[in-house]
Amino acid sequence: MNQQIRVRFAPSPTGYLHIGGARTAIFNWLFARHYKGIFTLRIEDTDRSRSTDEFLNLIIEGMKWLGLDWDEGPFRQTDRFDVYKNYAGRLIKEGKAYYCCCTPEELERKRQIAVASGLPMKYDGKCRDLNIKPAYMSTALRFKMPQEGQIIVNDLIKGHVAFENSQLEDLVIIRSDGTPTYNFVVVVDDIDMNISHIIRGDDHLNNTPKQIHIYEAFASKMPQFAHLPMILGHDKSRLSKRHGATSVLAYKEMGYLPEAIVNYLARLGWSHGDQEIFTKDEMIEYFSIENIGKSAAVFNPEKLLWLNSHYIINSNPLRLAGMVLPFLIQKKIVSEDQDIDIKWLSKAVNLLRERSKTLDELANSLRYFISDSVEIDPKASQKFLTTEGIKYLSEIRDSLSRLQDVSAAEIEKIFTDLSKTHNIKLGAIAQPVRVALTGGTASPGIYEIIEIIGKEKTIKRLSKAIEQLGKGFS
RNA sequence: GGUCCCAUCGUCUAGAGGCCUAGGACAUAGCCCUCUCAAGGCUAAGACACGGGUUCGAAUCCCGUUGGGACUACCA
Repeated sequence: MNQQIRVRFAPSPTGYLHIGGARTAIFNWLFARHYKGIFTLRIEDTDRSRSTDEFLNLIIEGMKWLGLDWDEGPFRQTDRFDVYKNYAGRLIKEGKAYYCCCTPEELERKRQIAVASGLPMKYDGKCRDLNIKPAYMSTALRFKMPQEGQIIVNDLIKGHVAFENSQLEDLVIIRSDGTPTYNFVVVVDDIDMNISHIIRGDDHLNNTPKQIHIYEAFASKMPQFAHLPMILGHDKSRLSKRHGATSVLAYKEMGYLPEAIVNYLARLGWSHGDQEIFTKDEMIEYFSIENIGKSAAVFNPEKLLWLNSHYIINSNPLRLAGMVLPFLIQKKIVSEDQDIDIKWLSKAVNLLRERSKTLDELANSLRYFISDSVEIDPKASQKFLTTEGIKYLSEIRDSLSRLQDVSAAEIEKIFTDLSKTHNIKLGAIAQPVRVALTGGTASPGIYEIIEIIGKEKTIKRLSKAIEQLGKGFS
């Protein structure tokens, strides 16, 4: 047996968990679960000015909602500064890092000049051999990057990628305020946490040669790298807020199911033949880095919506009823203290399942099942609550009031009998009833609706519709 | 500007030199089913960026062009 698989997801709490981050997390999680390895969560919060606990909590909430459980962590880099100091000390002792006293203004000026003359914008190494001693202020610690030869990144997705060492600059590993920087802490943590595979966005591919040199400076075993292609917006630029919702939790609020998000994101860049729908277990079983594509993918909200409706259709109505409840409360269809029969609710949910693409939609459709009265759409009323329609309405009402067993089957009998006696299509009766009961022209089967709404409420609504015409409202 | 990555229907993708008159899915259109709306079923339209090689044979390999993207911080 080879060494244990250990991967990590390392978000920085400078924002909520977004779609791209979630996909990286999913791939890491899938990889760990597939190989029965360890998935660790690490919080990269070395940028203290931009990191907040609020974002951290939101990220954790998002992970939990998606069902991405981790085995170790969350570790916070701000808790590990002594570790980084230690590692940095080793580098200094071995002459692999040096202090730099260049000012930001000076560096910026040099960058300008480099751009103007078409040279790479890299640090010129001014302080490299000056042997500067650390001062209280304004000395940063830089890593001595090799300046000759090539470095090959052997990436599990991108293949062999070569970089010229001369393109790499002596990056700052400890800021002048004493805090360590990303490219350094990443390596230290991955060494310290014994990470075997680094699966991350390919926006980090250019950082990888620098990081490899740091690994080498510590004579550490090299992890395997796998750089995932980016997720793009519809205009093919990197997915961002201007393309719409990018926060995972925003999708929760819009009424998406976590399994739809996970399925969609997993399929974005990864595939298993022609299969589109995967259970979690299937994904874990089939997942393989080999089947991850190399090219960036455009995020397609429509396909996500389709997957969501698929999962809603195939969800247990009782579970859906529980999930839709917060939406009903938020819409004030149900009051917070209202005692609602979840079993009864699930019957209505059952009818609405295949007509709702989101829980939000589902909640809206539930309104006419739950509310006492229904608001009738004027257009629908005009079309179906005609003199003729009203006539059928009252006949249905009469038959219904005589009915003992208010079941869909019995109700159907009433409707079909009536259509036969008048020699008219079922729709001529069903549509007016539908309008009277639901307020609109589109709904689940009318017999089932009546069964769920119940005899009393149905008759009340039919009567109200009949009265409205009598008052000249049409 | 420099470095690096990428390139099959509108979108996600299958495709590891002959199985490809390029398959599936979303979206779109039509039909069927039908009490409406959905769901479901069937059908249609729709792609190998371009140019050179290599090969008996290329979507698949190589080179170039073009186009997109990422990185280029004392951010991560």
